Amino acid sequence: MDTTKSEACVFELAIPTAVGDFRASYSEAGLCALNFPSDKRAVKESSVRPVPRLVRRWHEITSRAVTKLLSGNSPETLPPLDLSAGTDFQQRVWRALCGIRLGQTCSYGEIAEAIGKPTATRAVGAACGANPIPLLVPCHRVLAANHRIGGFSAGLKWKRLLLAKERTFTFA
DNA sequence: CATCCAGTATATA
DNA sequence: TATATACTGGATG
Repeated sequence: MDTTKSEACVFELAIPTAVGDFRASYSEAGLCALNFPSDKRAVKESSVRPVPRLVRRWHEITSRAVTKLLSGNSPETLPPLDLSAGTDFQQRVWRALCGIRLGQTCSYGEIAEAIGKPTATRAVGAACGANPIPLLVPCHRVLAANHRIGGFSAGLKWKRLLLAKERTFTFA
């Protein structure tokens, strides 16, 4: 990737929700990461630096979007997404993911076809796993071809929870 | 159901 | 360059 080690994510802010505090990271280009509550370390507010007004505005939009999604509604607006950390292939996958509307799902194979590489199904799975912004980039709406739930980096419980919220299908 | 293999992108050595 | 891994998918036993 980038050998020069970019200083992408400069601001980290919490998004309090009924299911815990999400952690959003912003670069100067927009939202560059979104983590689930139980994910690793606790939210560390980088309040050492003053948070620019623009970032706070993005955060407000992000918070609203997350809240909406958690209540089963599609957010009208999203903050600018900074996906520059990904490779071309990954960004293509993520962009395809953004096209999945709330309530519908597709398989990894279908995503692979959508980006013109029908046989790269496994690579698509890897790209989904590398998705820095779950929820907003709906990687949880991608199921395995055999109609099973597949996997999820941040924990299958989240995938199930999100799908349940979106009433995609009831999963025992 | 359990394994195995094909095929692709990425990380690490 | 070589090897292991990943949120797969299809075939086989």
